[in-house]
This record gives sequence, C-alpha cells and structure tokens, in this order.
Amino acid sequence: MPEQAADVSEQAPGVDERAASAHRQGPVRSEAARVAVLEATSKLFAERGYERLTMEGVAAEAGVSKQTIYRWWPSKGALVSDCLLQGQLFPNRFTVPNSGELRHDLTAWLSAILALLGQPQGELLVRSLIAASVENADIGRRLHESLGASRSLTERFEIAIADGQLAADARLEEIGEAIVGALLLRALSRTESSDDSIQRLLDAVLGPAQAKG
Amino acid sequence: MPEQAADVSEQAPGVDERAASAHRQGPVRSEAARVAVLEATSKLFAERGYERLTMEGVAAEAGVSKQTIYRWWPSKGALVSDCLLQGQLFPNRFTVPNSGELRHDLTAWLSAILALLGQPQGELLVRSLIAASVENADIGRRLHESLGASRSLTERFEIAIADGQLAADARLEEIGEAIVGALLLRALSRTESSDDSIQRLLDAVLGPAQAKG
Amino acid sequence: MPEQAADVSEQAPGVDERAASAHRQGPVRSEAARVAVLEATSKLFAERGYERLTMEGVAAEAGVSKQTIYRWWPSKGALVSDCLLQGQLFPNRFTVPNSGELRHDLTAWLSAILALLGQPQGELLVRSLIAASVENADIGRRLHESLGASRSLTERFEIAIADGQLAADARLEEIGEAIVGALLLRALSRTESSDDSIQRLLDAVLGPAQAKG
Amino acid sequence: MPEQAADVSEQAPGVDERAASAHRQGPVRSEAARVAVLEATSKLFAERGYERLTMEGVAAEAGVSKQTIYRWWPSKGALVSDCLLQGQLFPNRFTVPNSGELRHDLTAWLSAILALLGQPQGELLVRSLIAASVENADIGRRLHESLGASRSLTERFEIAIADGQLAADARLEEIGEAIVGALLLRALSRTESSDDSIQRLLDAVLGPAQAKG
DNA sequence: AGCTAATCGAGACGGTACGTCGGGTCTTAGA
DNA sequence: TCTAAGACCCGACGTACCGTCTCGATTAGCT
Repeated sequence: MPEQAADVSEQAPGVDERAASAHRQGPVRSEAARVAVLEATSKLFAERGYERLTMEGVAAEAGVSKQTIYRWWPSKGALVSDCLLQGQLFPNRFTVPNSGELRHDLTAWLSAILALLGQPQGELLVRSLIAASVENADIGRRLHESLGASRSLTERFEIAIADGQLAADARLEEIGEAIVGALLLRALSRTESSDDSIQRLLDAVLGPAQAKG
Repeated sequence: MPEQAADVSEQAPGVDERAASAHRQGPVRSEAARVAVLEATSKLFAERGYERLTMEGVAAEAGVSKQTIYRWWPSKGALVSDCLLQGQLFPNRFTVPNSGELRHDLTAWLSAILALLGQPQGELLVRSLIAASVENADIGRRLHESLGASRSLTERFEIAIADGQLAADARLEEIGEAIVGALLLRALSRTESSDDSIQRLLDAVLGPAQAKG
Repeated sequence: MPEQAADVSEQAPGVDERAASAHRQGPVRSEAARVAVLEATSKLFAERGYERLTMEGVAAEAGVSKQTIYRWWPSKGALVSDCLLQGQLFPNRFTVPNSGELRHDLTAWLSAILALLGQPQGELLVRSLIAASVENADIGRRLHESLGASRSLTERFEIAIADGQLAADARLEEIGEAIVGALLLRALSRTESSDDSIQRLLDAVLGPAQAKG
Repeated sequence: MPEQAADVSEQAPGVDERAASAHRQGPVRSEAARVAVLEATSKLFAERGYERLTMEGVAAEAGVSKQTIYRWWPSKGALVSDCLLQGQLFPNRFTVPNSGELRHDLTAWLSAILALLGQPQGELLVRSLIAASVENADIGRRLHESLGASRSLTERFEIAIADGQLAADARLEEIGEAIVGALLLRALSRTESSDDSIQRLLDAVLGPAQAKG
C-alpha cells in the first residue's frame, strides 16, 4: 500500500515506512508477507476472536515464519490494531445516512450495527475488539474513533443542527459516545438490543420521539 | 462443581452451599480455603489485572492447591466473577446520593467513579473487568447490573420523576446505560473524562443544564 | 527401577529419588513417563546422533510433554548422560574375556569395540557420545569409566600380572587410557583401524609381540 | 565455494584462490574480509567454544555480511577448520624438542600441551576442537595430524631410534596416538593430568623409566 | 567512457528448536 | 471425603540461529 502510507501521520507498527526512510541497502520488506499476515489475522480473528487468536496460527495461515511477524509487529495487540486500521477487521466507519430525518437515520445506522452484533460471529468480533482494546491502547483509540466519535456521526449531527432537528448547543460528541457506549455495555453483558430498546436509547439521548401519531 | 449445585438456581460458583445441602458424609468445604482463595484473587486482580492473573498464582497466594480452586470454580472467569459478586473487586454498587438536586447528585456519583478511574490501578481494574466480561458472560452481566442498570441509579431517577426533575416518561434504564457506556468507551480508549466532559455528558442525556445563572 | 536406585551413590538427574526423600504428599513421579523418555532418547540418539537429537522429538516419541522432560532433566546433556548411565545407549561395559592369554583377549575385546565402530551407526554413536561428552562433564566421566578405566579391563590386567604376562609395575590405568584414547583419536579423524593397526597399537602399549614364530 | 575450487586438490575452503583462477571480470575476493572473518572466528571460538560460536556473531564481529561468509565457506565446520589450518586457533604443531634424551623431551612436549589444557580457556579450546571434529571430518583429520601423528613427533622418534633410545621396530605412529589419545580422553572426562600421571603414561608406552636412581 | 560481472554490506525471509509459562486434569497421602 | 502438593498433557509464548535470498552500491577488467 504505497500510496496512502505517506499521508498517514501516526503510523502503526507494521505500516510500510519505506517512503519516509532514507535510502538503505538491502532487501526491502516483503509486501507479500505483510499482506498475507494481515489477511491471516483478519481471518483468524473473525473465526476465533482475539483471545484465541495465536501468533503461531497467524504465521501458519499466512505461510510466514513467526519471526517475520515479530520483526514487524511487537505484539498481538499491535498486529490486530494494524489490521483494524486497515479496515480489515471492521468496516472502517459505518456511514450515517442522511434522509433529512435525523432520528430515522440514526435508527438505520444503529440497525446496521445491530445487524452485525446480532449474528453470533458479529458479537464475537465486537467482544474481541473490546478485549483487544483492553490490551492495546491503539485499538481502543481506533474503536472510539470508528464508532463513538466518528466523523460521519458528528457530521450528521451538524446537518441536524442546521435543519433545526437538534439544538444548536447539543453535545454532539457525547451523544455519540453515549449511544455507542450503551451498545458496548450491552455487548459485554450479552444483553440483546431489541428495536424497542434502541428507540428508548434514542429517546434518552435525543429527547422523546415527538409527534408519534 | 459438585453434585448439589444443580438444585440451587441462583447461586454463583464458589458460594458456600453448606446450608442448603442435606446431611452428607465426610468433611465439609473449608470456609478458610474459600475465603483465602477469594482474597488472593482480589489481591492479585488488583495487582496484575485479569489477563496476568494466574490460577497458579492464586493457589500459591491462598496457600491452597489448584485442585481446590477447580473443585469449586470451573474457570478463572467464574472465580473472578464470584469475587466481583462478593464486592471484593469493586464496590458493589456506587450508591447515588440524594440531595434533592438530581444533576448535582449524578455529578457526585460520577465523580466517585471517576476518582476510581483516575488512579492508575483503578483504570487497570476497570479495563480488567472489561476483559473479564469479554471472557465470561456472568461478569459482564454483573458489571452491567452494578453500574448501568443499578437499582441505586434507577431509584434515584424515580425520585427525580416524583420531584418533577425528570420527565415521567424518561427512559431510566437507557439513561443509565448511556452514561456508564460512555465512561466505558472512554476507559477503553484511554480518553480522560474532564469535569467539563462529564457535564456535557449529563447535558446529552438529561438535556442541557437549565437556568445556569 | 526401584531396586538398584538405592545403592547408587552419585545419582544422576532423572534417577528416581523416592527412596531417599522424606514423606511427601502428592503424586509421585510417573515411572511410565520416565521410562518412555529414556527409551525415546535412546532410540533417537541411535537414529540421529547427539546433535540432531531434539527435546521436542523426544517428547513426541515418548508421548510426553516437553515440560515433563524439563521437570526432571535440566538439559539435553543431562538426559543423554542419564541414558548412558542406564546402559541404554552403550553396552555398559565391554567385558574383557579371559582365555589365559592377555594379548589374545585384548585383541578380542578391541575387535568387539571395532565391530561397533565399523558400522556406520556405530561410528555415529561414538562420535555423538564424544560430542555429548564435550557438552556435559558427566557424560565424559562415564565414557571414561565405561572404557578407558573400566573395571573389567583393570581386572583383566591384574590377572595378567598374576600370570606373569604383565610386569608387576605396569601402569594398568594408563595402558587402558592409551588404548582407548587412540581409538577415540581415530574415531575423531575418521581413520579406520585395521587389524594390523590394532596389533601395532598393542605392540606400542604392551611391548612387541613376543616369539611370533 | 565457487566453481574454480574443483581443480585445486589440497586447498581448504576459504583459502585465497585468486592465483589459480583464470581471467575474470569484476572485483576480486576482499582480503580484508577474509582476514577479518578468520580473526573473528578465532576470537569467538576462544571466547565461547565451538558450540556457542555463531555465524551471525562472526559476521557481526568481523563487520562482514553473513553472505560473505557463506560465499567462501560452506559451513561453520569448514570455517573453523580453515582457522585451525591457518594456525589461528591452535599452535599448528607443538614441536618436540631434541635434547638428546627422548623421555625428557616428551615430558617437556607434554608439559607444553598440558599447560594449555590446564588453563580454563585451554580446556574449552580443546573440547571445542573435539566437538568440531565430531561435526567436521576435516577438523578431525587436522587434529590428528597436528598432534598424534605429527611429523615433529615422528621425527623425534626416528632420532630416538637412531640413538638407540627406542627399539628399531617401535610403533612410532601408534605411540603418538596412544599418548595424545589418552590426553584427549582425559580432556573429555575432565580428569586432570598430574605430572605423575604423565610419567606413568610415558611408562606405559615407552616402557618403565630405566635406572631412575 | 561505458558495460559487465562479481564483490560487498545489510538484512529480510522461512524454518527449526529452544526453554518457559499457564491452563485445566489427575493422582497420591494425610487429616 | 476433602485438602495440599504437585505431576501430567497440552498449547502458546517470544527468542536465537540457521542457511538462503534479495537488494543497492562498488569495483575492476573488457570493449
């Protein structure tokens, strides 16, 4: 991935740094190996979750030696984090639609997330991401950015303010955190989120649904 | 877990079941061992977190054999979960004060939680609980109960409704989840919660602070 | 091997020490595992030699976990040494025959040793023992005892002195060392020992063959 | 080893072969690199012994790439063997002095060898050479030549025969082998050779010291 | 001067084995 | 019958070297 490497300032481990580095003798990092490792990680993460993902499994799946993994990623957390950054584990950001009606859009957005959480491997994925966040600060930060404080969500809120559907002084970031945080809490406690409970959650953070008939 | 566990519906693993059981031959479960295990677990959990807590460490610290632990608790997760239930890891419920002013009381309550999160070992503790929740559904459920959906919080909300400080149709449970979920998300991403951000969070779920001035 | 353990003073690692130890709770070392490990070691040593013998191979062959090996033997050298002591690698002592004629007996004895050295796996065995001796002092000592300074050889010399076939002040131990050392040197340099060269070696240490015709 | 090695019968790997080669384009083997590798090998061999000598260590110490080593020497054994041949590891041959009295000269010669064996790093050196001989036939052969069957020793014996100090039919080569072999055997078993034991060894192979008083 | 071919350093690569750690099960002896 | 002690199998960890390979830079003879 030569092209986008340059414009990303905070590079995760495992990201190609050739462009930035001065000329150096010798062979260059094998792109094939890098990609194979990331793909193997994604695959095994999806299959087994974070805890049961093993470096040896990744190495075997990728057809790569363990040492090659450890050469570029210092730990399992860093590897998974890098995978996440590349959008290989998790849709990089769920885009919030814009139909003109905020509440409707948020419901659609949450439904998409819940559709993921609803399937067994989706729940595993999310819980695994949480586990990974616990071990690795980077992953946590990215999870936060991908969901709670995502640009997509904030932008939708800004439109809503312009529309008058949201108060001008609404706490955009905190509303996002509250919604996503509640979902995470439910994921942790294996509490299912029914459609009703989603509506109630939106009631809580947006105020009660108005003019419902 | 021994045979008499089956007929006891609500008991967590590790809870002393002597009272419930009928007459039986042989020595009875050693209370000293049970307590020693729980205390050792608390201590080591606080020191090292969930991941780096080892059953061997617990056994050694408690002066107990590993088998004695496994006889009564089926797994590490169950042991930690039990500890949590006993309130040995985590203040069982942060009681929400009642001064008459809801927002003030929630601020105080959140401050208490944040005081815990602020110290380094408090953060470790919370993240470890999250990690434990990932592995063990019971722990997740209890974490949920202790915090988001805690009786203490709900009761305080009910008082607020009676007082007129909260709308009668407010989504009590969801408000709690939203608040705690947001904190959890921040804990995962190592984002500090300033006093300001707490206020903004309360703004988001309770509506903006009224008549401030 | 309970019976002979008691009378061996200098116990090697891996030797059963139950008799000597005080009463202790808990399970006792698994005899089956011990034997399986030693047999696997012998087999693999014979097949692959010392250098290419691996602990993982031994564990797999013995159907034992690596940890069980490391629990009882601190290193590969110690394990092989123990095997040697048990006579599992190498006939514990080549007994020197006694036909009345010393030179004839020594020739027979050397022939037996050379027969072993002559076959490819015999050479490997001996060179591997040498390699093992380099790494592990115990093995060296036992190799020395089994061959150069072996009781069997010394006893045969003593008979020869009584018979008048050897001078009363002959340096028994050194003669043994000289013979075995010469063989060793040849093994190291891959020099074959012809029958002739054996005779010349005996000439060198016993004096020239008398009255040959 | 490059292609022109085939036509050179006696050359060891790593020996400079420029003179023998035909016209060829491109740069020629770097003498500096060759010398640096050999010196690094000597140094590390002395410090750590054969087993713990690593090619990577040699490359680093010599300031040379691994490939440069492997280009010229096919294996660790070959490299060490070459070092030995150059007399960099081991005095190429301990010359046997000639004072007119054979036994006296051999004692002096053995003392020199024992002086080396007596010091800890000398023992390591010898044991390492033995280990290297096990792995590499060339090294074994050279060890044999340098010591047991050394020209210097045989020549001294021939003088002794001329002097009448040794029987005309004495087995010169075997006597050398016996002496040196006994020393090796002792080195392997970590048995110290006292002055006395040296004399007894000479008694064994030369016949008892005559007219000692 | 340019071309060609082999050198050199650096070091990435797939492997194998190391020795350690921890999980959860099983066995024994004593209370 | 329960307990403490701890041996057992299993699987994963992260490290060390192996010997091969691939680069870019350099160098020396040949055209």
